[in-house]
Amino acid sequence: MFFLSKNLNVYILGVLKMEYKPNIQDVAKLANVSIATVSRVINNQGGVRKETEERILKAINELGYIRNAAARTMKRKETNTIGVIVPDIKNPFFPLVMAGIEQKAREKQYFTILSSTNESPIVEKEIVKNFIERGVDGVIITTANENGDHLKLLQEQGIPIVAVDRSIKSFEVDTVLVDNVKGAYQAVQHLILQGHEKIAIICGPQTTTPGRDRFLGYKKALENYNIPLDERYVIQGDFGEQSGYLATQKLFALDDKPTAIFSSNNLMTIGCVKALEELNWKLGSEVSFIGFDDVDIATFLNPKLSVVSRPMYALGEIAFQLLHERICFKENLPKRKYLLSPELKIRQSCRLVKTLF
Amino acid sequence: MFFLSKNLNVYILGVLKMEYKPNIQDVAKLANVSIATVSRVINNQGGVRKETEERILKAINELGYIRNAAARTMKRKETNTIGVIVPDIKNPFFPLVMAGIEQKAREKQYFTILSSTNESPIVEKEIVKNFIERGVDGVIITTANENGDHLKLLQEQGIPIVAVDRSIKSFEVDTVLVDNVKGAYQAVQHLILQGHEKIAIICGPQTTTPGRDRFLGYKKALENYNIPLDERYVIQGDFGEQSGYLATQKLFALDDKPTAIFSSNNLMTIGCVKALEELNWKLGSEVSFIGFDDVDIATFLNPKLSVVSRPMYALGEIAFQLLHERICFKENLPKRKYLLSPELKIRQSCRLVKTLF
DNA sequence: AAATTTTATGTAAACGTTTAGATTTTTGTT
DNA sequence: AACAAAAATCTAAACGTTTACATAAAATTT
Repeated sequence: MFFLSKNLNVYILGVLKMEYKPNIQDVAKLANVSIATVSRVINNQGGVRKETEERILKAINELGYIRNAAARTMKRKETNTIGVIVPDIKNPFFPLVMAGIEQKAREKQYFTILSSTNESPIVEKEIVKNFIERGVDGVIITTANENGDHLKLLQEQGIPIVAVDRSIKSFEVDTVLVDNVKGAYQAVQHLILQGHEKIAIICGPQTTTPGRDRFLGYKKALENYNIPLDERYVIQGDFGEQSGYLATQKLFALDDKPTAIFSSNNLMTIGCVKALEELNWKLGSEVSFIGFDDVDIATFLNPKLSVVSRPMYALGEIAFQLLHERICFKENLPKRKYLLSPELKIRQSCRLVKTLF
Repeated sequence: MFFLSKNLNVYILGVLKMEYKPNIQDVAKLANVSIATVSRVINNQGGVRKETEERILKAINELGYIRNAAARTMKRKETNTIGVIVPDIKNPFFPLVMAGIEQKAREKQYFTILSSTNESPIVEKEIVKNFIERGVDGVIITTANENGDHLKLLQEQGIPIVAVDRSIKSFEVDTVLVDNVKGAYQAVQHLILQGHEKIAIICGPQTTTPGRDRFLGYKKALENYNIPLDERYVIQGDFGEQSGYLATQKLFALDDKPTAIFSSNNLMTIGCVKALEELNWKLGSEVSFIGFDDVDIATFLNPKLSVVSRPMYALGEIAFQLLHERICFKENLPKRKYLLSPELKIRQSCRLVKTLF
């Protein structure tokens, strides 16, 4: 006769080489202590005699015990996990932000769940709900819908939020943005100072902060230098490569072509440059160019692209910093808005306009 | 006198606007049923009268109840989450693979945790342990250490693994790779057929499958066409941009310069091209080039870069597919090895070698 | 209308931790 | 050696689900 008692599980399975997940009980039994003491050792809470600790550690090793996060979370009500929501993981901007977040998170022993919404507010809502179910301690988000009503759920649950790159309208959150207005202003100003007056902009969606603000910076620069805004030179894009491509074609088709183009983001810049090449619209000489976001291709083109460059890594680092403080201090902290300055990188794609002199 | 009984929590907090997380109990009480029935509704298990269900749904809405994944996991022993481990999120290869994984995962209602190891096996081990603690249902990994001993933990716990892009030595796992040997072979063959004989390779780390296999393909092609391998033309790199840059400088310093270069990955290609430009070593005319991985800059250079292109998205999709099957059927499935064919994209960076005729 | 089957709901025991508070052991003091 | 104080350890009760199994209610058959 052969009884398989629970206590024997470990040994029997050990022999049979099947998988069995040992728990804190098994460890306690093997080390001849109570589970409370094991728990203390696992969590480094001290107050355990050295030799007892060693015995426990040995048992843990012997059994290959790994603690169960779900059970722990249940008691502790914290997961040491943060959720990150981005609209498009394929946009090279986000992996860099992510790298900054992860780096800082790891330092503080936090883990990171990443999900991408494909710019869909519906997907975003699902993700948010799932993050709540899982009990993330906080969320860093570049939202697909700045209105932000769908994020109120998080707020109701008391889960801290940090908005990155796009702000959130319907309630106050810690935010870390790039000064889009300033960046765009500087870029367009640069073109103006080179003598350009027919300056086109390929806009991002006007439903997003970056899209709007970059357009704003463009308008401000024109205004400041008394150049009237010409509607024909304002083309709407959607931050995707294709839209940059099409926008450029439209501009080229104009009778009175612009002498300079400002593109509002990285992917549209790529589309734009592709179009320029195909149209044989000579970059630098026939048309000057400056883009928001430093892109890989920028320094490989001839002439090299002048760009407004954003501090992606820093953006991520700061975002985590803010989130972590918020997790620790909850509401006893005013809401903070960071505005990082972008950097104008002047290369060779903006030439002096040929004048009549 | 004022007693704050647990049952009152919801109502009182409702008035005071503090956060309180309602649980299944609260829902049950409000809907006047037992928690078992609520559970049944939450999980769509059927066997609940319609009007009861409606009452429960209403209660759920009213309270803003969201179920607790930790508690659920504890009973169910599954998380519907998979972990993805990549060596370097900043390498544009991985976000694309990730996009493929995520897409398929979402379809099957799985969520994805992403972590990046920075090519550190130590970090990787930590991540693995953390994933186990959290009870991921499976892991997709491009490991920083192909030896794979540190992954045995996963195996011991019965957690399915799929290796992507780099295989794992110490035990059998489902694997989805790109045919690196073939890709490299085709690339080098292309150079040879253009008349090149002095063909250099910028190698990846020989500790990784892709590094080794691409070197192998290179050697095989030379051998097949009876071109002796010249050690001076074999430069070791580490898959990073800087190493591509340095390698190119070394090649240029040679008395007997190669007439063609094969670069083993995307980032080294970028470094290489940068160096070529600085050294004024004319791409196409003075030195032909072909690289593993299609890079953004490829089509913007003049001449455009010929490359071996990998199906990143498909890689991710298949990886999830394999993992999902494994999660469902565990060991009742043979281990599978996928080998996707890369595609040779011939553009303009490989010119016919000038002959004496 | 009673008996039987089917359907709906409820009860209670896990799951694997953490953590007050109780208890035991050790150490130090007299 | 007896006692008090300090340190180490233990007991037991959560945490919020899921799920066998028990029970009650409704539908069906006789």
